[in-house]
Amino acid sequence: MAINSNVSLIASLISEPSRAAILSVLMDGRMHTATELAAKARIKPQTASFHLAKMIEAQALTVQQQGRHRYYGIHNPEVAHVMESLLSITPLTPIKSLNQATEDQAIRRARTCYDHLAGNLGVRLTESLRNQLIVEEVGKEYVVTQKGEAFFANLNIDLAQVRTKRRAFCLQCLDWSERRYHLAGAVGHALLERLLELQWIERLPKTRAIRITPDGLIGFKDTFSIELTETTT
Amino acid sequence: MAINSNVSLIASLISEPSRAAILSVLMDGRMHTATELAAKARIKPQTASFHLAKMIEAQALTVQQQGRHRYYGIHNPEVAHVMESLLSITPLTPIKSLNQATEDQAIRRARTCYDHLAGNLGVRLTESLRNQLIVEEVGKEYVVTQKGEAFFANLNIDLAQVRTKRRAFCLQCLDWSERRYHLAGAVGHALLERLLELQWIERLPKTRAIRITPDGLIGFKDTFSIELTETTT
DNA sequence: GAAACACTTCCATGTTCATCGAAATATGGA
DNA sequence: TCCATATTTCGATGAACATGGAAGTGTTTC
Repeated sequence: MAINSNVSLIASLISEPSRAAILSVLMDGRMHTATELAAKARIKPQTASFHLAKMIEAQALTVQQQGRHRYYGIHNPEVAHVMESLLSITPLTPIKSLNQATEDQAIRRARTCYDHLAGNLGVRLTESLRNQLIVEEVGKEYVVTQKGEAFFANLNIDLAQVRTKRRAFCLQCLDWSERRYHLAGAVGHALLERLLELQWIERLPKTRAIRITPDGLIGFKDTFSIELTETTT
Repeated sequence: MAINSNVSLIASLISEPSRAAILSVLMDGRMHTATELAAKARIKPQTASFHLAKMIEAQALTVQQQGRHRYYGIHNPEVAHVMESLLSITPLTPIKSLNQATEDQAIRRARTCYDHLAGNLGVRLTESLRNQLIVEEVGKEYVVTQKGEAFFANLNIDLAQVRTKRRAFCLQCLDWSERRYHLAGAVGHALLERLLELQWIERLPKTRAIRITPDGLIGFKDTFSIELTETTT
């Protein structure tokens, strides 16, 4: 069956640890240069170039050239979705170094899962939304309640506009680090963007971990009834 | 990052054409013997044994022994979901033989997508449900309308019971052969089971293609307003 | 225009892995 | 008990692929 050989071709893109590392970095939803990706994947630039070309050819990534720099990004949400699917069934392994433990901890605490919030923060936000009856769980989806419509309006998130997007509206996404669900889909994306606007969270330069700001600590406590502690970094 | 090496490990299970072929066969939702899977994947039994052992160890498959036969099946819906994700972004390739063309055609016409109906039949059923306002499209999900509640009740599908299942309720699944959406999730599963009960469709012995029965032709016309033609097989 | 930087291409090397023939083991039927 | 079938194990083989050193190309800075 011709279909199988193509499925294996796509899967083979991710099966190589170096390419998986590159894709993982790009799951922060941003564009990165070839040199950055080489460093993050701990391979030489020529090896990175080889892998990047392969993923460009397979249309898993896109590239934009600006002067001497080539910026690489994930081609479309479908590719990110495949990565998320794989991450959701991937077993965890023990940590091997202190530095790695620190980064892993930051990643577990709060991170982007391509275009929505994940990690302990993502999971606790989702639980708060459920506990306050802002969303209700139906199977593996969430339905926004009447109270939720008001809640998001107060947060300045226009749900009517969110509903027009051609994507899952309000899903559960299995958080591989917490082994519980966080909120994904169009609502998850809108929430992430709004929290960045409010500057309750901020992106960090070299990682897809997310930092919670002092304003965020207050905002999450007041709005979501979540007590968080700031990291000592 | 330790996570990446595990993502690549999982992806490597599917990256091998033989294992992809085995998984594809098992996407019919049934259990198959090692000898059957070897034949379908066009490899020797010892090669199949090697691959099956690998996928058992990785908990992608399960095995049940009955006498001299070993029956293999997909371990859980999460694994099937990963396969579906990969299939949804896999480009199609040209057909290489007439026999393959015939089977491909049957697969395109109607098949199981692990636990729901896919192919041209799946897509047309979904379109009919939308056109008759039985379901409404919200992003990449479907919401069952008031009229839909009655429709499914008439078809003897208990939606209240379906809603209790711990899975996506009513999703779009991108049909790789039609390049349009068919209905998946718990409702998709319930619909497949009901159509089998009604004997409007039936499973075929050696393929995940689905056959439409003469009763089915009448039922789909009366209930879904779909004109289908029976294949000459 | 030269130097530095970002990135790619070429080539050799080493590693990994899928494959099957042959043989062995386990189970069922006559 | 013997034979057939299903499946697994062992070992050898060949192919595929990731890697980095060296060199080359394109762009930016001085």
